[in-house]
Amino acid sequence: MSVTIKDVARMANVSVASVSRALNGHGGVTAETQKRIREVATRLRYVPHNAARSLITRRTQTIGALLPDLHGAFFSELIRGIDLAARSRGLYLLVSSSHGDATEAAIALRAMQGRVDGLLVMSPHADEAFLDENLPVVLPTVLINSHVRSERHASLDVDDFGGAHAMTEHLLGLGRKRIVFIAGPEVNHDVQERIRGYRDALAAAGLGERAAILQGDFTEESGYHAGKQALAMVPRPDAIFAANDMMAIGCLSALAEAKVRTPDDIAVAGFDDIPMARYVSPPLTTVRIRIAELGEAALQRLAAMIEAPDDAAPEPHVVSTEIVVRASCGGGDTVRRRA
Amino acid sequence: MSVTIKDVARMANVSVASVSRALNGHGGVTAETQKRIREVATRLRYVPHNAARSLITRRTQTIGALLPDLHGAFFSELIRGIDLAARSRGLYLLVSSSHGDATEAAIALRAMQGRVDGLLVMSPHADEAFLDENLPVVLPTVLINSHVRSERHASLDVDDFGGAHAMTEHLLGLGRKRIVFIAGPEVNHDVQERIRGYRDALAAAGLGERAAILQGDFTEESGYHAGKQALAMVPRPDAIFAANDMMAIGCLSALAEAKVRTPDDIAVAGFDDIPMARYVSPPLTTVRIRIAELGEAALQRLAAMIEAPDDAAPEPHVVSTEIVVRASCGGGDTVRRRA
DNA sequence: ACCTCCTATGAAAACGTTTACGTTCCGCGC
DNA sequence: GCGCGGAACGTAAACGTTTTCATAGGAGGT
Repeated sequence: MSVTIKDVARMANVSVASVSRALNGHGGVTAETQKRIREVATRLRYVPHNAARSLITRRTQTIGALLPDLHGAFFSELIRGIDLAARSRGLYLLVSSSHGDATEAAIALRAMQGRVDGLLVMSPHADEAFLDENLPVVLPTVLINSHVRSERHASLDVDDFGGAHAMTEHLLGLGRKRIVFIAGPEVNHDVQERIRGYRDALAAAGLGERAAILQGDFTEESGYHAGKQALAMVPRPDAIFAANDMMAIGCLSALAEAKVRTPDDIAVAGFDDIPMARYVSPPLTTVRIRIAELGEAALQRLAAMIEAPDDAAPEPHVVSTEIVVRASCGGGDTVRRRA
Repeated sequence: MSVTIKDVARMANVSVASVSRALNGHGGVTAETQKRIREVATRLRYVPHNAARSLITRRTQTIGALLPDLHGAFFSELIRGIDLAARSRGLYLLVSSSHGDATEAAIALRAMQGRVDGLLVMSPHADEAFLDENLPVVLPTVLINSHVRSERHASLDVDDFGGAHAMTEHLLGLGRKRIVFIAGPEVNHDVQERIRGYRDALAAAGLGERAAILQGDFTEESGYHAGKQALAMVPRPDAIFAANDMMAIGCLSALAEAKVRTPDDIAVAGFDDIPMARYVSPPLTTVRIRIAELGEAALQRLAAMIEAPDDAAPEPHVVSTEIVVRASCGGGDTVRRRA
């Protein structure tokens, strides 16, 4: 059995109340006894029991992160950003991921109850109804990339539309006229926004009727297949814009296999700027999302909500993207920042 | 204020004890009242308060992971493996990372107290003295890659020696005679083991005096510089074996820049098999660590310790590695499994 | 009809804290 | 000398559970 506050109190000849006060620096205790208590505490290696503490304090110094998955560079970066910001505030991170369906996600949500001071939620199941059903009213929550607009929760979204729009414009600016888009899973809201950005930019250039969308599912393989399909199109496109980097990379393989030159014959662009994007050949032009920043911003917002729960929720924050120009579309290595 | 077990008890006209029994399925409660209690509970959206529960139960259903950092593919995969195994056991994951020094790590360790049922520790500061000082005696703990042999903790290590040994043998088998090794940070125990494997294999081939080690620090940049140094050596090496993939990749750039052909002039091999390794050109021959498996195994071991705390600690588990042959050393794409 | 035993239930203790409220003691002003 | 206020400290309640123990009541055997 581990040593409790009572043991410390006994050894220091004081009451538990004084121990608590001394150790938490709440005052009302002589400098001398405080010193004595401190010494006894360290000698006994006393560590307060957090469950007991948070039972009465109603604070856990922990925030929960509900994620759909931990696969790939995206989540790795996201967690890193969250963890960084959490750590600087002395908060701990309870992660829960890979819930296939809404029921599992609901269970995970319940399990967080009483264990966290706030919640970061990024889940495909996290629509408004789900949250209403499963979230205690009082728990501060920040929605990441859910594209749910709710009075009750703060939210943080990536500027998918702006990023795709800018990339399409970039390709048009390079003189590409026949730009094919490789989409991701249909249910994915990010994908919808990226498609919208792509369409919108084409329309703005008076090329709205040229929009052509191939289906993909975010895997390298689907990108490869979409690449093959693009090659079979007549007239053949002069640029391919994939909804994420992995598909763009698959696409590059398809082109290389067909001896089509990139970017001379067909330019290729991706979305995400995963670490690998720099290293494929040719290096991939892509839309960078500052993922770690996204995580940091989300945690910062959450921390603010926890500090001052009654503040009006500020308007949804949108995380900007930027275009990273590499060889796969022609042009040198540069980064253009978007507001 | 959220709804407690008392509210449920009142609404169902039973005592809190019965509610507890009914909801936890402990029996001793009529099927009929159990049903009534269940209904009231869901109607009120009752969720047990975990802090209170674990205060009395002394179980938190949570395991803590103490990691040095969250950067890069390695930790991403490790967490994924841990999370996967944890989830299948209904355990949650409290992560704590990026502690620069031992003091920070100690603070993190204390903060876990009373919040976790067991600990997964992978930290450069986690030597025996540190653990003795900061770890409560009773907390089940699994050390990952710490290369600390202790009676008190289980440990799990990657077979760095075997991997490096096998890769060196592989290169020798391809007829390479002058193999240079690029090392990582000196303090890193994995690096020491990899060096040992390299030296040992050379010695076994009667080429012990040919061992040549260049300094690196695991970054791509350091690999690039080491590559330059290798090119300047006379006689020029015919193979470079880097202690991790990122350095190998940096090395590839240096060779490409110098118009040296890979693998014809100089073969290059890495360690880790990060996802990127497949995509660089030429694709990198490397030693694969099944990182996710490492995480899973660690969690499994920990779970076993939590279930049966008094079992004798089984002997340290070593996670095997395998050689992944890609173009950077010549030869086709194959994977050779090592025991 | 009575004793026994078992089952459903409730009362209350316990877990380890924090904190509101008392109590004691001392110094000080009248 | 006496009351008063404040500082230091102790007592005990409270947080929301689980679990032990007691109790009541009913079934079943004699």
